[in-house]
Amino acid sequence: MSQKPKAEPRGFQITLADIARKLGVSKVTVSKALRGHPDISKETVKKIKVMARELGYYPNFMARNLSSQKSNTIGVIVPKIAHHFFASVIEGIYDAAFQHNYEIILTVSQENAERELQHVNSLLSMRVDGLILSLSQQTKDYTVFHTIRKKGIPLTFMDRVPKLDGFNTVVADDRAGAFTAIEHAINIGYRNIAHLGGYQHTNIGIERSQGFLDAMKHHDVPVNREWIIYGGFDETDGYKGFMKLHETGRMPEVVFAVTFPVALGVYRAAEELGMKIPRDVDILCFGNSGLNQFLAPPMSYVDQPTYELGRRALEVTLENLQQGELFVPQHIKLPTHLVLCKTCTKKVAGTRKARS
Amino acid sequence: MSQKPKAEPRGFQITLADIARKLGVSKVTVSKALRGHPDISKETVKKIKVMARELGYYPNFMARNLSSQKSNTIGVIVPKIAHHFFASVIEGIYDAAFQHNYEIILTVSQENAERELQHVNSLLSMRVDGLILSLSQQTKDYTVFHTIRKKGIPLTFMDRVPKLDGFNTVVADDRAGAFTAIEHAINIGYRNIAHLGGYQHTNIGIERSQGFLDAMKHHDVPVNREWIIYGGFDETDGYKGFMKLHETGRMPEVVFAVTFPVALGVYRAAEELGMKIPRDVDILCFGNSGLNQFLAPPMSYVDQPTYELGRRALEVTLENLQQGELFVPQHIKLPTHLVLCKTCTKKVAGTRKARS
DNA sequence: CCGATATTGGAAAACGCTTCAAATCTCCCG
DNA sequence: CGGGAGATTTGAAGCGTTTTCCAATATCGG
Repeated sequence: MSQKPKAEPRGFQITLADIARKLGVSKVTVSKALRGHPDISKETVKKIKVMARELGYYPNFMARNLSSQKSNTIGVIVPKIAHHFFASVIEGIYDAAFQHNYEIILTVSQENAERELQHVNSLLSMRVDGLILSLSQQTKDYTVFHTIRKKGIPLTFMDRVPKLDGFNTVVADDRAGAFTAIEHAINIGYRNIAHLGGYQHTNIGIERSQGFLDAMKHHDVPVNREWIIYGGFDETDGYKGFMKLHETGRMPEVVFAVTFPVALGVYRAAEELGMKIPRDVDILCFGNSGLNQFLAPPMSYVDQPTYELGRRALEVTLENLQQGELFVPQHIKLPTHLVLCKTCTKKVAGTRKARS
Repeated sequence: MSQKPKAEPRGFQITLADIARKLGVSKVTVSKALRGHPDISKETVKKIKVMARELGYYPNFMARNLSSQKSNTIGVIVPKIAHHFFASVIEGIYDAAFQHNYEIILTVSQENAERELQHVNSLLSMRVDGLILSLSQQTKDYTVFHTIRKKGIPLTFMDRVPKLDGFNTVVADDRAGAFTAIEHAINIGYRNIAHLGGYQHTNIGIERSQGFLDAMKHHDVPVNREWIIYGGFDETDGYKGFMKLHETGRMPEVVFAVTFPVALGVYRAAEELGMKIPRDVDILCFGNSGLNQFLAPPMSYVDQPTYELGRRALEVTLENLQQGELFVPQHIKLPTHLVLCKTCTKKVAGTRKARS
């Protein structure tokens, strides 16, 4: 065949029709062939696939999803990504999505409720099949979530979950994790235990603090009100919290921090105050970061099943999607475990008794 | 048994037509009103907007983009996100996109060439208007990029760029940054300088090493071949590199690491070997991380304009998009600057002279 | 060889929106 | 009061797929 100087004026994107024309078949045939529909003979399929590759054909996602009324896409909104926890969760989500042949659209709210809402809107516009959401710290307005439920779009909250019915949740067992950590501290002999807790309007703040209290009560260790300081989840919160602790004039033997960054703040404050960890004050925290091993000293922490959280979040979302109306919202709680490094391994701060 | 055949109010998604019907106007009117097209009277616009909100209308992104032949979306592919550098870059991209009223679809290749290609395909299928890409370490096959160029889709490489013509690039001035760092080390008196370099098949590896060599040559400092070790960009590479350095039996006074993680590896190795930084060996690196301040000691480093890299990448992509055919590929190189912390501030390791 | 049953392939109608050209309405001028 | 010039609004034609549903053609048992 000669290369007919075909009329090739317009655009650049190859369509089904282009392939069809070139092969003298219909669009439908091409569409079916490319999707492995059994209607088409092996032979034809092969011809079509070869031609598609040759022309550099990419199916138009928009057209496909518009006509099939589904996007094969899950939308994900997280508050931040420059953080070991979320980075790892996202990896879990991606891997699971890949396995199930789903696309992920990832967005970041930057802990900003407004941006979060905006992303929800975008994702709804894109007609994602489902949504995985980890709330920003700011989020107060839940009305859009009700809209989503009404539309019947599966929504799974992950880690940061609201007190709402009718949605899936996937979280770590914060309360039990905190309990185990504190119990360990008590077992090695500590009695003067402080807690830098997180915001008490979020589930993770509440649950972890509750775990702390549970353990104290269960082992009959008195709780010093001055040693419980609620704040946020960031480094500055840890810094300020520890400074406040210091100002009371009565230092605890060990501090339990609600997050890794908060613990980092403690490290910084302690450094400034000339206190050595764990000699002058010991520490323990919830969560981890890749850089923990470079701290002096590396911290003992409650490890969260981050990757698994991601996986499960995706999977439950997909189940919800498949079962549709019949689906009953699931609440998944994954276990944590305590990892001992160079802090809180034995009682060291006890020599300098807290004057009570 | 009364399994009513259906007659259910099907698919819950509100469409333009729904709004139009309810208000007794045409679809077109609604479409224009919602998009702020000047054709429609203030009064009508208001009525329509109210009704749209009331019904919980979300424009169908697919339909919109299919018919308008553009997506108002930029696709982004990065090798990883659990890293200060990329997290910050992404923030820059997001902010700029928001300003220009563009959507971002973010994907992560996980340093895996196969996944990267797969993401490119997805994004092309989604008909993104443009693409911002930071190559995975593995990527060897550039053919798909030529396809993209042929299709006329703006493609901007960021930080990790290939040696190809016809694409935009946005990078930090790696060579000059490395030069400045080494020059500083020389100025404070160091002569025995080692370099843990990155892969020499990537631009950042090459450029940073070149900057090192430039500075050494410019100041007539002899380069010890044994003290240049090429490897990857990760912590283990730094660890192995430093160990290898140690095995030579002749330690340098200072090490210049190609990335922050590599430097971390050095910290770990030094710790294991019982060497104190900066007393026994000093260090300097390219790049940073939020946790640098918690290292003992915090490291002096070459700071990259991460946020700005993101912004510029997005902006040049958009320019390319607007100018179309007329556009000439741009190569943007942003300056870095040296940030001094607690390493490499004055010559300390010199007491223990390297026997040369 | 007949009708029945597979096999293959195709025509036409969505999908929800934008674009384009054309229709209708208002108002003002001569 | 006819004729326009805006200002508003609309009908029709796609955008590139998928989805029925139907039409050929091939295969086959009797």
